[in-house]
Amino acid sequence: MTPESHRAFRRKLLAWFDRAKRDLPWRTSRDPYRIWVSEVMLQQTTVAAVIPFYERFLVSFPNVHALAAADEQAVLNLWQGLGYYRRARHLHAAAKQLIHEQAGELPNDPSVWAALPGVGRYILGAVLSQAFDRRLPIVEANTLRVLSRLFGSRLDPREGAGKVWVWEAAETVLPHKRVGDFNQAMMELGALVCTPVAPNCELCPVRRECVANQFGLQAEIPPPAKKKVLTTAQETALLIQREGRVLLCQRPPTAERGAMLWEFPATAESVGMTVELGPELLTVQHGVTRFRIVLEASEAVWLRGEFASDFYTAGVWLTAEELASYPMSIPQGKLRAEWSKTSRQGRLW
DNA sequence: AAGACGGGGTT
DNA sequence: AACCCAGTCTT
Repeated sequence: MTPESHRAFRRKLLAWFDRAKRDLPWRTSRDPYRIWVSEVMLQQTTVAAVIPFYERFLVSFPNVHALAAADEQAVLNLWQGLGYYRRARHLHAAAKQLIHEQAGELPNDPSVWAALPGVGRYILGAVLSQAFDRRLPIVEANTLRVLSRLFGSRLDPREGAGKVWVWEAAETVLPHKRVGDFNQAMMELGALVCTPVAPNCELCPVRRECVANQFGLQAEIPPPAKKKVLTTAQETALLIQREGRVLLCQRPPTAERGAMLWEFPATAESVGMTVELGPELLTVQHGVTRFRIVLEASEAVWLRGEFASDFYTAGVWLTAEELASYPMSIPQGKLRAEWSKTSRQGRLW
């Protein structure tokens, strides 16, 4: 593209944005806090899904001080149903960090934002360009598609050299004024016109500048994402009820994953488990899986499973109140005995 | 570079 | 079931 066509592109796109943009709750303010919260919620999450959560969240936590002062559990409760709960933990931790290190200010300073948990290059650019009109690029699901088609790039913008290219391209097209609006306009175009399948090129304000449109390559650019290799993980979960409590299984806890719990509202016997309860040892057999549960304390019991593969599981006893307050929504009556995220294949007990 | 995030919604 | 979504972090 020539410098002239770059200018035409920016002008036409911004004019279209002024005309066609949706009224969204986070477009009513330049408050960096409100923009930040929206960007975190919008990660891998559709606009329609976010809106009610966003409005509720800001009523409870209207500013970074309110968020930092809240219990993590209160934050997670408001996040329940939105998914990717790590985002909420990071957001909360980052708010506390800003109180500590920046006296609660959300500055026009990329290095401060880059140091916050849960803030990557996208959120940094999105917040600073919208709140302060700072000249920083963004790349996300919409813009990588718009840019690839605009320049007719055959690279896969999601990885390797294509990823480098698309960030470069995002920087190249950036105007010097109205940077925040421009970044929003790129995403809005991707969401409303330059869609993944069957884009509305006849309605596109920048079709004259678009290489893909010129050559009719909209359907082939960007190339489809690499198919994920299917791997089947063998997992076995377990629940045992005793004295009004429920034993929930979890995968091996890691620093990142923490303790995610499963509920299983049935007795072991009802699902074909053999249970032997001794004074210090509980043995459970189900299929090829055998748990040996060491009873270490009356309030908490850890278990170790013996598997064909080399991972284990562990569990804790929870009260009904603790269970109810846990922020993860779990389908009642469903538990995956064998489960694979990538293949989404599982067998339900 | 690859995978988790035990997400959620649409087609 | 496949595909998509205003990504980030860990390994």
